[in-house]
Amino acid sequence: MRDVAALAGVSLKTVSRVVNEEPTVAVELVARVRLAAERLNYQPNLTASNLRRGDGKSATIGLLVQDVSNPYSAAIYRAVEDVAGSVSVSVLAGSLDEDPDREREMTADLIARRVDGLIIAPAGQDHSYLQLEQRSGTAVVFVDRPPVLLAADSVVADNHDGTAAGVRHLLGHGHRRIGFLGDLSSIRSALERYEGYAEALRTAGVPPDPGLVRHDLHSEEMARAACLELLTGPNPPSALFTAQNRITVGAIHALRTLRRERSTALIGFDDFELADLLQPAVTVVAQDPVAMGKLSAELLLKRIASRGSAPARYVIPTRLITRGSGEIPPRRR
Amino acid sequence: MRDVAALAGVSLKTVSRVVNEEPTVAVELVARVRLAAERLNYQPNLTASNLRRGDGKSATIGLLVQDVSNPYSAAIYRAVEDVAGSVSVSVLAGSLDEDPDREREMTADLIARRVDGLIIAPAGQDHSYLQLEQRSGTAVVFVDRPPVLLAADSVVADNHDGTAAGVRHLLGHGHRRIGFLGDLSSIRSALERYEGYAEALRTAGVPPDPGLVRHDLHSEEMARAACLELLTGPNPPSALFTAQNRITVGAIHALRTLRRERSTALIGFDDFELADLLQPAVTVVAQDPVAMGKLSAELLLKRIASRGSAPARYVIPTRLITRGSGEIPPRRR
DNA sequence: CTGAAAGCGCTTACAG
DNA sequence: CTGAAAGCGCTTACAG
Repeated sequence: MRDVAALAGVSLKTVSRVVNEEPTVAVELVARVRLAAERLNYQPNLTASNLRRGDGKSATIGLLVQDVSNPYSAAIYRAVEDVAGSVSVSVLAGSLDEDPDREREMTADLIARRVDGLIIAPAGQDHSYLQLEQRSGTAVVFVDRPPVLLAADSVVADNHDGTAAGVRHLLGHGHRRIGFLGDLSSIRSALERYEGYAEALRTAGVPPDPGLVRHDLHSEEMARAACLELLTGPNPPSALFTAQNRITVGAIHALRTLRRERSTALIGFDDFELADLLQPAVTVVAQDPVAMGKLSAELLLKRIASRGSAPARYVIPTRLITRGSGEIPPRRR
Repeated sequence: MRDVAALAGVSLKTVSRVVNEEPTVAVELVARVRLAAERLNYQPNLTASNLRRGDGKSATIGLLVQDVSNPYSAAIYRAVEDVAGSVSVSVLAGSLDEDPDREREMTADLIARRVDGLIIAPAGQDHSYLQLEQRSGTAVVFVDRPPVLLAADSVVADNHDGTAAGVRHLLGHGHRRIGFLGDLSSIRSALERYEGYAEALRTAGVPPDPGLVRHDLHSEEMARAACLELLTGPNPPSALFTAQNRITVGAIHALRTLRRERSTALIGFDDFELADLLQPAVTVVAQDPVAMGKLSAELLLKRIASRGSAPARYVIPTRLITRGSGEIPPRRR
């Protein structure tokens, strides 16, 4: 900038004005500055400008998801990017892989880079460490999972009711022995889904059977193995509720191995690509990650613009999409 | 930092030393500074530090892909994140949606944010605008598609040979009428795939039939429609080569509609999730987006550390994964 | 409408 | 081992 000023024969401040398109510069000077900037291939340094600017805003937000390459995280990401991009805010993203330590490290790094706000799909169980950041003016919104030991906006799916609706659907088709395959029970949403399952059974007067429940399945392979074991045991379920994307895929593999995909009902939480092309097509309880990402970003931007209002919790409804696998009736005995 | 220095009763510079963990500070002072920093909830400002630092590095790189929510882009992204993260470099990413204007805008924004380097899966056809940036020290690596009118490192898949291998596989199973469904012919890799197809036919002495070729299919729906039209026309192909992910899925929909999925052979470029669970399972020419992302990031970091060497082009081999759909023989006539 | 001085939060280059 | 001064590239707050 200094060089541009020198070449154009004006002051630093005038160059600054031209770069920021302030209207109070004589057209002749604007032209001279533009030319000089062009000649020197001048590139404004946003980082220096943010440093001096009063509001201290960086026009950057941080996004921490479980894994940017997982379709669910990626859908949230894209929605966040679109909302942020519409007001020229950039997104610095990172993958947590369910690691609370990474959550803390990446948060610290983003804070050091002076992001204006943070959208977090948390891995950890204690977010009190963010309290100080909030106080010093960093906006924080939680997505997918609520904050623990911290007051902050959150956008979550209706895990409980969505699962209950799915299980009721199976009950409605005559199933009484419904298996549940769940994710890590340390994950809040996994727990809520289990509770939705348990409540649907209770409401229908079906006695719970712990033998039909498997928790802590955090990979497709683990889900496949658990499902295989469950189905080949004594008194197997006639229907399955799989509480997450990859668990559903693992269960399908197990069902195919046993050639039971057409005789065992299946409903999965989370929609996934090609669910409609499988045979039978897979009935799912679909979340709306795009809506969740969009709302999170909107909330964050609002809070960055003007903090103040009390944190709110938004629960995004799920949708049961019937495609076939969830409508398989139980076998007569 | 000033406040910390005041509270600890030391100079600014000493605080700086402690924050940067320089070893030449008396333990007693270190303790005092640490305590003061804690009390004031001091957060170092990386952005200010980078401004002053000699090398001017921001420890941030930019990544421009077609769409962060597309599995192919997302796989590249995750690989880049992992490589960058291992040396504490953050990633600022954006989606281009095949829009050359967005490519230029987002590039300008990333430059203004002073990223140390840029990994681009380009949408545009002219990258000469990056020449000045390169000269002023921004490292640039192209991934998925090579640069046009610019010399820069690139990491691309072996589109030509991969496609040729897929088509040869179909020829080897006795097919002579092989349809080709391709992406926008403005995309370099789409063209290379078409050329691979054409060459494989030529080498096998099969006369090309333009009636079997459809270009510019840029959505699943367009691919479905084109495939439907091709298969229901006179003298339809006995096998299809689909040159991209979504085209493959569109073609499968069309085949299902016509109930020809078990009688028409199909090979798709790009592997995709659940390809193995479809019936028939889908034979593909798989790219390795993780390897491509990893290599791009490594090249970029190397170039950031020390520019100099001439730009190189890396061609990542593809792999034919046979699963069933590509091994369907032609019908006897 | 234009500019000289001071300062954002930090580090460099010295001096002691 | 510690610190006072200057400066990174920019904007703020004044003055003219």
